Amino acid sequence: MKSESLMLNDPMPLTPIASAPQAEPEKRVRDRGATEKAILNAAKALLAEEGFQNFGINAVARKAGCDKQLIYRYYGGLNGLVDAIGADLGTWVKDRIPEDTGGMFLLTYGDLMERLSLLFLQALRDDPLMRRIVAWEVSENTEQVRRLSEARSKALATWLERMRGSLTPPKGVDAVAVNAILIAAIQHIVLSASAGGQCAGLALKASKDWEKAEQALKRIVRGVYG
Amino acid sequence: MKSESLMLNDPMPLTPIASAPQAEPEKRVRDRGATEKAILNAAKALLAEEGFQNFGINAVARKAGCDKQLIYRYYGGLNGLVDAIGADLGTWVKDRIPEDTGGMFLLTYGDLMERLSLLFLQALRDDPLMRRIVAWEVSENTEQVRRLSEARSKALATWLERMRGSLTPPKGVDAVAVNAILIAAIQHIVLSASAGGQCAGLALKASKDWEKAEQALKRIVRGVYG
DNA sequence: ATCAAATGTCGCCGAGCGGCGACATCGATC
DNA sequence: GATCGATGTCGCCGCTCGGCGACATTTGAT
Repeated sequence: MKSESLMLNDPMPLTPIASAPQAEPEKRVRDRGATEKAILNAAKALLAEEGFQNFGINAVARKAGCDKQLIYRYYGGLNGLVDAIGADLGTWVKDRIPEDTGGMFLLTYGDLMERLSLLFLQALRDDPLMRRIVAWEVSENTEQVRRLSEARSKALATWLERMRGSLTPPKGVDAVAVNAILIAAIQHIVLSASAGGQCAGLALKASKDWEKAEQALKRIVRGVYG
Repeated sequence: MKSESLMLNDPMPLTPIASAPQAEPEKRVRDRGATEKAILNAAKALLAEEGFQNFGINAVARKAGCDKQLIYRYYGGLNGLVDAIGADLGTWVKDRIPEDTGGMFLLTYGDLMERLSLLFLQALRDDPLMRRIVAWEVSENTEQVRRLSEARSKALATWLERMRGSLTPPKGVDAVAVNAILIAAIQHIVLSASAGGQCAGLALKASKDWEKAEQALKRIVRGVYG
């Protein structure tokens, strides 16, 4: 939730943060930085909650409690705002990297991929914004979604890279292709579950359903990577 | 009266080119049956070409070259029309079942699933309408999409059932869960390719890209089913 | 105190949407 | 020919959307 690295300005050095831990929600005095954050947060929350269908200038402004004109002024419209969301996705990597990763004794590439698969599954299940973005990616091909997609793809690649460490896939296996399919499977399973509570006849609601899915996923990973 | 308009256009709509809707020169005189068909075909074509985003009464009426009032009269609105599309999906099964299936010598469940996976992959790649519906399913959870989803799910299940024949999965493997994951992977791969030409860093444009993907998919299926 | 810039607000525009009532036209039947 | 139901057409309604011009208020430097 920390993203001072906006492309626009570094506003006024003194930030009258009011310092109250729980500031009164109503009166937001003229503070561009705060307004920008409010807009960005509103956009992310709106996208996460409602999906891309009803994602627009009016809705974001409503949710942020400000005039839509400010979105044009501060972000240059929806496109800029989407870019800001994309930039924010970089933090996803940091939040999802357990620091003790190195401590684990992942002996084989199979161990690694089994672990990563389950981690990614869980991460997606826990992250509605990311889910909505993935759904958006497979539903449209506009400039907006293309930028978001690129940011997400980069974040994912970085994450994989860092988690991989020095392990290398077994010879004779096209790891890029296989992993792409595994990632696709995980993404679609989670999306299907989120949308309809099932996927191809497999119920995905109760936690025992998910245990089944995880078991199957492990089997698949182990089958291909040993 | 079947499938002459099932697969129009290429599988990769880059930009919703506003090509002239080009009404067919055929002059429809007052013929309710023909009008109903025209509406249904327009709806399917529109959904296949433009996706669910711009799918609405006005757009369908425009494409069908008739007044939207007729959609209300004949189908009871968009919901009824969507139901009609769903009912039409039943034909999907018939079109996708090679009659010589029984003649094939599929020795093992692994043989079967490898074959089915590739067949399903190809079928989805060739069927823009089905792709759009899958994308819709993971993006919304409205009554409309729920009905469509059910029809598609049933069609898919029927297809799998018929193709399976008498083969049974190996013991100790949760075939339902594993197959759900395989189907999820295929669907997501195809959707990603259609939308962005790649998936998780794996390019999916040229046919050699797809050969890679198919190879990896086969490996995965063989890994889990032997 | 003054004033210009930064910040926030209001309301309009043209367009498209779903929905529907009212009307026009045709064709079969009497 | 007159009638009446089936079929097709027209235009309106209320709403939301994205976009933006014009205005109001506050702040900070002079």
